[in-house]
Amino acid sequence: MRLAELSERSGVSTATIKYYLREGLLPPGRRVTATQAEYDEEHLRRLRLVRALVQVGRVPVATAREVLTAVEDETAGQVDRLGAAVGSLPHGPAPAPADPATATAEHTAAEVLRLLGWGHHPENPAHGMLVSALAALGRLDYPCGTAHVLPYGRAAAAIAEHELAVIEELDAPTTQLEAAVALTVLYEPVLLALRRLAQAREAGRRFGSGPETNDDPPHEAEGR
Amino acid sequence: MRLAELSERSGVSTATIKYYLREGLLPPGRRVTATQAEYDEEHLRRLRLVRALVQVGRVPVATAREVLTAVEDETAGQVDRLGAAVGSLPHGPAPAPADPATATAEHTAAEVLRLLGWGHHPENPAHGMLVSALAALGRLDYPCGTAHVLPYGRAAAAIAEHELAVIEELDAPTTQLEAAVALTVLYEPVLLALRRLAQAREAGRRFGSGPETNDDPPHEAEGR
DNA sequence: CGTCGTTGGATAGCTTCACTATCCATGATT
DNA sequence: AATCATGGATAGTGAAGCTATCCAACGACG
Repeated sequence: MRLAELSERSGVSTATIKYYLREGLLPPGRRVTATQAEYDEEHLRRLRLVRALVQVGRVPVATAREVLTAVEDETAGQVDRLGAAVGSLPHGPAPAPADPATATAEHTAAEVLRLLGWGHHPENPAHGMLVSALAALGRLDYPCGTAHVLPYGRAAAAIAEHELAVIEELDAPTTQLEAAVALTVLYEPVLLALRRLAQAREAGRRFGSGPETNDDPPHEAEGR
Repeated sequence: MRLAELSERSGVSTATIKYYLREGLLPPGRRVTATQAEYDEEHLRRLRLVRALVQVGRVPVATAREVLTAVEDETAGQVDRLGAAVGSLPHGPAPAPADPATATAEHTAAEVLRLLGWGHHPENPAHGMLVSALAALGRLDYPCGTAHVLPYGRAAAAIAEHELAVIEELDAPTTQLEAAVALTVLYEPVLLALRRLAQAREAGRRFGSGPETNDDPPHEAEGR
C-alpha cells in the first residue's frame, strides 16, 4: 500500500507518518521507484503500536524509538532485551544525591524490597523512580514508611505474576517481547485508572456520598 | 522570608518561583513595601508540593493549578472537592467515539466494574482513561478481555482500601484533602516502579536470568 | 544624604517536543 | 500530453516550561 493508504487505515496523517519515518520509528517502505515506496501490513501494525505508545502510554517519540530498537536487538537474550527496552521507558528525574530525604527513601526502598524477597537492584531505572517518588513524599511529611509502601509492593507482585503468565502463553518470541513491552506500557493507564475508580468508590463508601452502589461484588467465577 | 530565601530553601530558582506566582500556583507573598514581599513556611510547603506534583507526578503546570484550586474550593463538600481535584488530573486522550475497538473496550470496562461491584460511572475521567487504554490494546490484538483486566481491578481495590485507611488517620480536613490528592499523584510512580521491579524479578524467575535471588520472602504471613 | 547592591514585577526570549505545511522533482493516470 | 498524486527535504508552528533582561523602588552603609 502507499503512504496515503497507510494513513487512511491507521487514522494518522501522512505528515505524521513521514515524521515517524524520519525519526526511525517506522522502517522505510520498500522502494518501488525512485520516488515511491510500498508499505505492508507489518508497517500498519507497527504504526498502530507507535501511536499507542506515544498517545496512550505517553512515551516520548525519541524514547519509543529506543524502546523498539532494544526489542529488536538481535545480539542479546530475551530477558536482557526486555530489560533494556523497559529500562529506557520514562522514569522521571533521578533522585537528588545529597538529600536527606533521598537517603531515607533509599532505606525504605531497600527494606521493602527485602521484605518482598526481590533482590536489591539499584541499577534498574525503576529503582531510581521509586526512590525519587518516596523522597518527594518524605519531603512533604506524607506517610511513606515501609509499612505504607509494602501494600503497593504486594499488589505489584500479584499484577506481575498475572502479567508474566499472560505473556508466556503468547505466540512467537519476537512477538512475545514486543508484547511484554506493549503490555507494560499500555496497562499502566489501565492500572492507574482502576486505582482512581477504586479510590472514588472507597471514598464514597467511607464518607457516604450520593447514590450508594452495591457492596458485594456479584461475581462468582471468571471466564477468560 | 524573601524570595531569595524561599528559593534557597526549596532548591527552586527565583525565576521559576516567579513563574509559579504568575501562573497562580503559589499565592502572592505579603506585600511589605511597594516592591518587596514576604513569604512564610506555608509558601515553602506549597512550593515543595507544586514541585513534587510537576516533577515527580508529571502533572502539567496548568493542571496543577486547577487541582490545587479545586482542593481549596470552600463551596463544596469533601468528597466533591476530592472528586473535582482528582478529576482534573491528566487522563490521556478521550476515547475515539465511533471506533469498534472503543465499543469493545466500553463493554469490557462495564463488565469489569460490574464484577468488582463498583458502580458504572462513565462521567468519571478515569473511566475514559480506562476505555481508551483498553481500546488501544484491543486495536493491537493484545489480550484485554474481562479476565485479563480483572486482576488489575482487584489489585486496585486492595490499594485503594489501604490508601483510604491511611488518609483517614491524618490530621485536619484541609490537610486531609490535600493529602488525598498528593498521595494519589505521588504514589503513582511508586506503584508503577514497583510493578516494573516485580516484572523484572518475575521475568528473571521464569526465564532464569543471572544471579537468582531468594525465592521466598523472609516475612511469615501477609496481611492482605 | 548619596551610592550601590538587592529585590521583585513585567516582558520577552529560549529550548524541547510533536507535529504540520510548503516545495518540488518524479511518477502515475486519463 | 496534461494533470494529479507521491514522497523526500526543509522549514515553520504552537504549546509547555522555564530563563534572562530590564528597571524602578528599597535599604544598608559610609
